[in-house]
Amino acid sequence: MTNQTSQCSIEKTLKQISGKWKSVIIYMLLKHPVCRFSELQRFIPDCSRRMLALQLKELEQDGLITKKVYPVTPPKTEYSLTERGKDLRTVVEGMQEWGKH
Amino acid sequence: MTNQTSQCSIEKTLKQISGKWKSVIIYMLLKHPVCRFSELQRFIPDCSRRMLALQLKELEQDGLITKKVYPVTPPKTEYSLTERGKDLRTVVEGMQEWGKH
DNA sequence: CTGGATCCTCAACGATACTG
DNA sequence: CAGTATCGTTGAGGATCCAG
Repeated sequence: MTNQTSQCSIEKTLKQISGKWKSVIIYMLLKHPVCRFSELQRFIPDCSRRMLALQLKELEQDGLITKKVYPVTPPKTEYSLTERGKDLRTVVEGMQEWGKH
Repeated sequence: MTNQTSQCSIEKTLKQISGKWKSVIIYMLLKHPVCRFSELQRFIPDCSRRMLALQLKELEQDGLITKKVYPVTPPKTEYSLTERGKDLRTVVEGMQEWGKH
């Protein structure tokens, strides 16, 4: 009766951060706790506007980031990490360090 | 002249571990340092044989794992992490912890 | 400025069968 | 036992245009 069942939660984590830009977005929000959409665009120039919006929406739906919309013209939004999102610091910074080689 | 260029190595890390089962394989090899192909199959039952072989091959090509083949019949192989692979411990275990919620 | 809607492509992945 | 070969599907992501 050993609990040899894979006992692996990695798959769930992967589902939430495996988007092409999600972990980068989280990383940027760790370094810059409050970001406008256009700021994130500048921080991640290789990510298209469409993809940025898409990944931000998914991250928000998964409860990793919060979106604050100011009802002004032109529109202004601010993104920041939830606590749950901040908890990914270890993972995301680990990826950054490892990638530096 | 602030080094505002994204300075982000995460994308490279992502390229190497973003396969559907790669991080799980690494996790299993952290817990079981030497594994045969069939052992990994048992540890990760949701991963098909084809995918397992594929991801193992890519991990090997990227220098994250080592494959040892015994020239016997029937064939016997053993997989283990390289140092580079072991360096992912922080990331992979972080994913596991975070996923546990 | 911050998105959404549409269309399209390609590579990741699954299912199945075969092999030394 | 430890893979490879082949075929088919799907959905993530790119390009472009539209909108409040």
